[in-house]
Amino acid sequence: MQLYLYNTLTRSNQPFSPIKPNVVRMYSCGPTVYNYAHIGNMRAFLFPDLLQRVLRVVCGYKVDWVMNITDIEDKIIRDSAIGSPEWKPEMGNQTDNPNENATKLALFYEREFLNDISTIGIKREHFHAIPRATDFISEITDLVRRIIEKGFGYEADGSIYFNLTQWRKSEKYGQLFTIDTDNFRAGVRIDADEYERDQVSDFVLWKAHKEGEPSWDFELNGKNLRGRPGWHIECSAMGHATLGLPFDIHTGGVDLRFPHHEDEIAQSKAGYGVETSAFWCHNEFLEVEGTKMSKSRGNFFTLRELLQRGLDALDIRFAMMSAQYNSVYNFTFFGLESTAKARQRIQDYIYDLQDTISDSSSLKNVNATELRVAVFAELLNNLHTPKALERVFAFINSNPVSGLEANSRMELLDFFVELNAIFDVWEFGSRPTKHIEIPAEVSGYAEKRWQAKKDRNFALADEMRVKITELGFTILDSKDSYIIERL
RNA sequence: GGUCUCGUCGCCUAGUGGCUGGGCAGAACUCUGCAAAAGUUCCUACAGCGGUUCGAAUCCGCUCGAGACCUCCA
Repeated sequence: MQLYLYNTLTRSNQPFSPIKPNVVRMYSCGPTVYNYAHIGNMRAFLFPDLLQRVLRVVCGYKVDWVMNITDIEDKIIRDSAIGSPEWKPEMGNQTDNPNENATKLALFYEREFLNDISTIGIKREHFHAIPRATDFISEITDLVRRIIEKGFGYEADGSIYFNLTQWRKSEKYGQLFTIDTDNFRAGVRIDADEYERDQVSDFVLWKAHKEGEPSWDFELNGKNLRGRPGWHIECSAMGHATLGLPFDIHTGGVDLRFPHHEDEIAQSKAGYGVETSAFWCHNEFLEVEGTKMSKSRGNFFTLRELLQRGLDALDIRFAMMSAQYNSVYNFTFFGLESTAKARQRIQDYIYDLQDTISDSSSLKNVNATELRVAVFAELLNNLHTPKALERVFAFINSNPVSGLEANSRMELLDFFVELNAIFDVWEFGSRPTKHIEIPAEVSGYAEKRWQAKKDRNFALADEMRVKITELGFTILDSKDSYIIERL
């Protein structure tokens, strides 16, 4: 089945097919591990997760998915420096080796990050590789050397810069983003980097070593330019090393279009002589309660904070699918509640498909294939999850389980299993029974009520219900038994 | 300052110029002592103001509002 994807490179929906037959090579810009991941990050990784699942489940491709870990970067250096208030005892002891300190801090947050994404259903086994930048220093320096050899890199003050002016003489710069160089906001960029460089728009490939900061050797023309990689270069090197260029799909947040991805394209082409990726796909940001998520507004949430508030990780996963990946998603607590209920409704439908013994005399035959085709068609249309879910709900609404013939129920169940290979938020098997601690007082009232009910003493039964409610529990009756639930 | 995007029922999310989605919330009913669950039914919105058109949520203009990128950022 043909997948259409919005390609930022061409600014259009394009039919997707992999360069190598049947294998999709996909690279996702991963996190900089200097802090706990927030829900915006979650969306940025749920998007490629959804994409790789659709590629595998619906299109039938094998997917080699790579997501890098940026473990060397300004904020990591800052927070791992001696005396930093951000250092946690769990990271271990700081030493006088800045490389080691940076690694310890990065490794700590990397573990937390991998835990977090696994909590929201992004599975380790779906990755081809999760490379760390610092494990690819030799590939990075090799690329920098190549760029210099080709005449697109120059040294200034021990740092290496990319010569954009030279590059633009023969190549396009600004494929993902319309860059209005004449109107770069004046004044701001000058302060952004303290190093000397020829042009304001030139970007750094290799940063010269500063005292107390992590650094690696870099032999160039008999000199050792000790330093560390620039931000953009690592993705170029790791994409090349783990997938080979050009690969099929490159993902990232919209903010990365420029300069990060634009620079990545330029570096890879300059150094390796080939394009980076056939498709560039970008997820939109999310807002919280209608405004930008930021710490100062107090609407900045990490995944662990939301879980501490008692939210279910799978509800968060499902909620993110209620908006298309490339539109702004408004994260609200009320919205999360409503999507949680929506998820539960499909879950109940699935349980009913398994459990219900249809007793209606006029049982209906439904075409599960038709539903499958309709739902998958929406997913193939640039991962249109809201539309796909709409199809599911419309079907559920017009086909209550109790009216379905047994064979149809089986077919539907098969479809939901398949659908769940993509959404991964539902359970199969029999309805779980929740075991909760019931205070003796409550179960006592409950027994008393049940007896009263059998005696048709409804006044007493109601009295007991009130007492139970006051203690924070409720009674759900069925034909010949009852269950107690927490309110 | 420059370049863009968006503003849809109480809330969230789709929307191809005409036939007016889906979820949540809400309402009524059926069914059960009560309660819940389940089922049936209802709930016509497109920021504002102009314009184009036989007809606009959808096209154009302006205003207001939210946001993005240009600067670390998913």
